[in-house]
Amino acid sequence: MFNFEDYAKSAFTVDNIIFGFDQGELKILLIKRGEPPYTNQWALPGNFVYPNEDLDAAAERVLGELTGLKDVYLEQVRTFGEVNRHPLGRVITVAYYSLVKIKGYNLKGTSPLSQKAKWVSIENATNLAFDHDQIFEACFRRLKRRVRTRPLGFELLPRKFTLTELQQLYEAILQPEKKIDKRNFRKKILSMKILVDLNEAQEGVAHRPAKLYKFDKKKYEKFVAEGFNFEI
Amino acid sequence: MFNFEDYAKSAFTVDNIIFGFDQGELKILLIKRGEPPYTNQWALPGNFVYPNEDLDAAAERVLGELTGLKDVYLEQVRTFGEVNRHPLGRVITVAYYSLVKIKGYNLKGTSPLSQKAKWVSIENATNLAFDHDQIFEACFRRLKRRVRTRPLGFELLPRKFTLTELQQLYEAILQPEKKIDKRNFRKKILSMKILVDLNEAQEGVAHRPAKLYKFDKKKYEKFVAEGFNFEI
DNA sequence: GCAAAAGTGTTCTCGGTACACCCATGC
DNA sequence: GCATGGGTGTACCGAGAACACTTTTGC
Repeated sequence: MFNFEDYAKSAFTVDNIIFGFDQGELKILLIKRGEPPYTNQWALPGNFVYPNEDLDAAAERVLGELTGLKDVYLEQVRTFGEVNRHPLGRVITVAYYSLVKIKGYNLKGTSPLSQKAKWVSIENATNLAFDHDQIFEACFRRLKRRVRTRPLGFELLPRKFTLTELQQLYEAILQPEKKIDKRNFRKKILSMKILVDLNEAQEGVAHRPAKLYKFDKKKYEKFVAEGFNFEI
Repeated sequence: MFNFEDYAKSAFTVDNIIFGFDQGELKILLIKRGEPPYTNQWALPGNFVYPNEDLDAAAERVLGELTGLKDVYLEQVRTFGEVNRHPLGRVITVAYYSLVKIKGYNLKGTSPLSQKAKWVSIENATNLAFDHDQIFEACFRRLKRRVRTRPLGFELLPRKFTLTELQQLYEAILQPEKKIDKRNFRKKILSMKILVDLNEAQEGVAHRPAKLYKFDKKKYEKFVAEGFNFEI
């Protein structure tokens, strides 16, 4: 006879890779582990899923406890469940990634973990605890693909941004196909008509100030409904 | 203090959507449930993941028990873990899909479940048990996307096939953008140089017999290594 | 000889890519 | 006035899309 308890011997968790863009670099938020296993190694932020909690909600909670942010872009990527991936027992983890705007927010987490968190540029995000290298790879690959067909880039930029910032963001994500032609990039992105020229300019820069734009989500959604496809 | 057992109260399963192509139609293998909940409703093939079993292995086992097949294309899609998706308790399920060649094989499963399995054309695969409609949707969407950038179609066809069969397969998957131009399709697929003309022809058809081709996987992999991108 | 599907080329359009110089500001 | 990044237009090429008739077989 089938007995539910016989199969309920596994734990499951979510890991949430939190991407941010700062100083022209793509970064993720890592946590320095304070206890075994993998003490003192960097790890992805994650947590167990509570018994009455949906998976997405758990990922949002991890993000919230760490940064104080909510309502950010969140996407499930893939589930990692190799038998021996966790030394303490059978632990299946569902991997997510989030996109947050670093600038203009003081990230403050509520959990003690947030003390041990640090933004690390993606080139340096190696040698992570558990199978987190693999998880990071999978999520970053997904982001690279997704960002070309969905207007996700704006989730990583401040509300007002310049076209050069936007281009640098794409270059940071799509590396090493790093070299995007400035004129072609602008022609393409402006031809989509999903950016609004704010008629404002950068201030305090030692060169010709750039114009500021914002992303017009309403317009984007209207175009999509009409069959438009974002594509970079 | 952290106690592993406190969190190990959930069960997890895999569901595996098995796609096949037959009579010009895309079909999936469904199981008629013989017990509650959802008695007599159609459901996706699935099973609990054994404590010492990797997720992929569990999905392969589900496939094997049902069809006797192994070494087929298998891809993880997404994990469904809503708190109340299963009436018996908290059950998280990892969704997979497989692509199998129906023709030329007598599918014979080892499990008693295989008696209750049936190939159902995807248009009729609705009103499934649990949240399986949703799971099917997600997997079918993934297949639609994937099939345009990876040579997966061949996994669903017999080893030798005609160009018309290949085109019909794409039309079945990519519906409702159903109308593909014959000349353009052939020009494109042949220009990739990944098909081998077998110098054989169909037999016993009441019209001009079509030439038979096979997919050259070696060549495809060589081209990919050189930077080639499959794209339909 | 008729029904049924196989096979085959050309033209047009549009989007992608390559490419170099002047402009506005801070110091 | 000089250093720094901002901003702009054109020409070429190749891929995708549209489109109709002849060929080969079974009956």
